[in-house]
Amino acid sequence: MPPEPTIERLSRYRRVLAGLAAEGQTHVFSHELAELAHSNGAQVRRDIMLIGHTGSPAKGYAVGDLARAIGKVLDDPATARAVLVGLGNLGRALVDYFSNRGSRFAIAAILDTDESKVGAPYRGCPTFSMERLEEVVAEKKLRLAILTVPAEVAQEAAERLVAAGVTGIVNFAPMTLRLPERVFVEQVDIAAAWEKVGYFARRRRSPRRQGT
Amino acid sequence: MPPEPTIERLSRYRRVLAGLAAEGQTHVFSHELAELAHSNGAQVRRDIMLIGHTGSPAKGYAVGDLARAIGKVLDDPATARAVLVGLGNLGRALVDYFSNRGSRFAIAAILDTDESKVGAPYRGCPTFSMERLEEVVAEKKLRLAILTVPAEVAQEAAERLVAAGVTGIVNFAPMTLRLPERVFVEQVDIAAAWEKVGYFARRRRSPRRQGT
DNA sequence: AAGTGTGAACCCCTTCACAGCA
DNA sequence: TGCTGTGAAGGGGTTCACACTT
Repeated sequence: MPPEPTIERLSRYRRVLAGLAAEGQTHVFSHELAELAHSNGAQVRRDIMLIGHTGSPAKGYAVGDLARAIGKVLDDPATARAVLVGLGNLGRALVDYFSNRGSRFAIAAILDTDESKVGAPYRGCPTFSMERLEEVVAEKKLRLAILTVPAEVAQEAAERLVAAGVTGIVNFAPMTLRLPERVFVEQVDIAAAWEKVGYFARRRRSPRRQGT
Repeated sequence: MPPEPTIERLSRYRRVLAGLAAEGQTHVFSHELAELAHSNGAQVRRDIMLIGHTGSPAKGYAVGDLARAIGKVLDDPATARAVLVGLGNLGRALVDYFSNRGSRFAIAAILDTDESKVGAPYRGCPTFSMERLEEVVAEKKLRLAILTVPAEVAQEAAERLVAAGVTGIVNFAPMTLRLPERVFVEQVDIAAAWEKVGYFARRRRSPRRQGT
């Protein structure tokens, strides 16, 4: 299984490839892709090797083929849909973000404690009371959750999600979740991102990978 | 200079420490802090050692002292203020996020191309036309920017920010920025986060650091 | 007895460098 | 000639393990 950094880069590569395809470009060399995705040639070749895809010395990598090969690794029907928990400002922004792009991503359900927010769909996504969390997650067979609730209630919400069958969480709450090892949590910590950028912007530190 | 992962963890530690302080706890042992911040004892001790702080075998680390020591490393007046570029849904959510908490973070200016959005302050933050980017950044001496514009215009906006004096960017646009090496860019890639969680949630992979 | 501080070992990701190939 | 595929080397962050301290 490819390491975590490789998975992140593959995601970036695919986005770049989509752009190239839109411009009608059919092939790329590793150093070109590297340039566009802020990586380097050796890394690109190694990543592509890890997913069992190959190119040719003459033409490089076929844009469409490579994108499909990445899709085979990253995409899966089970994780294309997620439940969004917490329809505050950030929650709404995320629903919009993923609705706007006829994309691979779908918010299959939205949960919120505020009864006045639920009932009518938001941006086409069905909304439900937080009380129905277990029921909704189970019936829709959801495995991924996006947490945009206040920090105080994040842990409880996460536990209920996991109990209901969720195995992956993207957590926007500024709170470290304590969950079983088998659950994969990606913490999107906006305040930490700010502090980190502030720190490294002060002292110019070179080795940078513009990562997530 | 501490490595990047350490800076991220210090940010998490401080948040945990704030919680402990609020509960009136005065000391923590490394393994306790590790538990709460999803790390491990050796890592915590190493991180704390790297910033030149020490504890005692008898009582562990003094909560307040450690928080202040972390603050000395992370905090700096120059990076406590940032300009937010792009007042869409996500931009608004971030302004709210940072305004709500009488926090260390301040949005000193908001820029947008939509003239109807600018002029009147939003959540107390002054708003300006995108045309005045250079002027605003220079006059307010801003060094950090938060980019929440569409991908198509992210590169241009970033270049103008850098030319105006910005040295650190938190980029929410799904787009790899190509900027001079001295500029520190933190990519917050929401789609990539989803794909990554989807991937690792499928196969239960163990070694996880719940990082950013 | 239990925890800190830290040299040293370890591990994993990255980068090098070059054989093989078009 | 120039690029891919990849073994091998390298580098940097993490973890071990233990002397030292209370």
